[in-house]
Amino acid sequence: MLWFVATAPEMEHTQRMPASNAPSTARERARVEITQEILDTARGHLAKDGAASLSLRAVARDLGMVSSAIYRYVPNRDSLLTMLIIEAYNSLGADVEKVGRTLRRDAYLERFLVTCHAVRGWALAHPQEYALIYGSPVPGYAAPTDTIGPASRVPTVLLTILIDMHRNDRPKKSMPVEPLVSTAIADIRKFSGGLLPDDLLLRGMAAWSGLFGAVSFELYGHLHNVVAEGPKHRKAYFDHQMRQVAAGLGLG
Amino acid sequence: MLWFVATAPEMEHTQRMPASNAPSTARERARVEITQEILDTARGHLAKDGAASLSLRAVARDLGMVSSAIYRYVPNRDSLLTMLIIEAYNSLGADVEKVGRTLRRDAYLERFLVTCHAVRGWALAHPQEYALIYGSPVPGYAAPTDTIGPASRVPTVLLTILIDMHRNDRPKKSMPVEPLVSTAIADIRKFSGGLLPDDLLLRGMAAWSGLFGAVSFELYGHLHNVVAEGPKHRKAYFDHQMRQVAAGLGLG
DNA sequence: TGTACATCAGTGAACGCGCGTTCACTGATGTAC
DNA sequence: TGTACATCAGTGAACGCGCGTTCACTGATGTAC
Repeated sequence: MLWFVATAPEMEHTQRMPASNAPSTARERARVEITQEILDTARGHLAKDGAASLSLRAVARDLGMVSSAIYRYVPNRDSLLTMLIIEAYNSLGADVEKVGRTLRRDAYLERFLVTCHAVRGWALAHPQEYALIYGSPVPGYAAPTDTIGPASRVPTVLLTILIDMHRNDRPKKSMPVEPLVSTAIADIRKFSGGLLPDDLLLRGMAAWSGLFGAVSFELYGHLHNVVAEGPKHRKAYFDHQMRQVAAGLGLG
Repeated sequence: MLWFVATAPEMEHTQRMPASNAPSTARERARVEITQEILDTARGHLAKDGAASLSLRAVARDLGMVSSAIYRYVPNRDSLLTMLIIEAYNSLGADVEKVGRTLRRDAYLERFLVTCHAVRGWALAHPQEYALIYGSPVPGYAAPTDTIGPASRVPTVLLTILIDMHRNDRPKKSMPVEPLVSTAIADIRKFSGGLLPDDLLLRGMAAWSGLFGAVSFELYGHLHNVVAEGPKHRKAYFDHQMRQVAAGLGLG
């Protein structure tokens, strides 16, 4: 999932094509525009009915095209899904990176909380896109490797906070890490540049899955009859939970 | 989600019908058997293709029935899904309750860890059933209230551990709880019998969503290129993470 | 600047598939006298 | 114990729907000379 750690702005251009090969002819301009319209329409359908029932025919219909015309722009249904997945990761990643930039670098707890709330906010605003990337996999669909980069934007932000924190404060408490666990996380240790001790890395990963666990639970209705439904209550609850998670990180 | 806290064995008979109204006539016996065969076949299809593509016709075909015959046993597709959901919650709940019974009541950490591993073990053995109950909701399907009881078996086990623990040990550390958060969790506080202070209750809920977050991440492929793939590594990693979560509960 | 050819967007028909659900029916099983 | 009637499991055809993908085609846009 996480291939490298870069400073957030460096990854920005993942989102849109660089300006170098801008469309010149009318045909090319139209192609870019219509491809975007297809994606926008597909995203709308996704938001209404979920990924499983996203259909090329329906998208074509909405755009006033005959169903086969879609195939001039998209090779097949799976690749449309892939495009939506990449867009979703990038949309979430961009939101998360943006809010982090408004804070002082050493405000670790705030940076963490703001990241959590950005993830939750994006998820509530785009529930089906969230489900597409963090829900149960679409049956019969295999994610290609193109999604890896966009998918690692949020983890990268979380890791960066930890690394910044570790650079300045030594960790207070630490938990022993078994050798088997240590070898299990070799990949992520390497991709985090070896800048974090295993214990802290593992805490970060717990925070990562705790964050998405909390968001998923809320989104998928597991807080029904458990936490009051109102947005204020839900937000306050989430905030408290993330502060707990932060405490587990040694923050706050 | 959680309606009442009961000792685990009391809920056992939720799983199968009591012996009182056993089927007498051959017709009734056949009906029970065939209904079960339908459920078993449907579960098999679910395991292969996921919930979204579960079809009544395919189930009928597998049983050598004509497609319309299914309707003698199941009113429609949604209710078949509901039955599968209830079965899944009960299957998971039974596993989790069983492993907890093998331990001393005051072995809180072990009870918690064994519960976590039972959830993970069940999820790995039944990934599609797990997705059915803890994954993104099936589009167009609305869960009826019959699922509430079975769904609360695992949370009940977790709460029971916390309550047992709290009865004997006073909590060491505690985190302040904002009034808004306190009112947000009124429902769950009531259903836990008011036996736990808010702070501990909230820690329990964090553990609950941390547990399912970790299992979902593993199951849905978010540990790809992050944690080594082998079952040993994955299990050791999970164990470590749950020990961290337990530490957040004041356990261990 | 104008013509000849190549490229490509969009059409419309078709293939082959699967689905949930309804309905009138046959024939076996169960029940009441 | 035997008969008449009611219940109910399973049949087979049908309705109406939607899907992904291919293919030969028309006509507009772009390019090379």
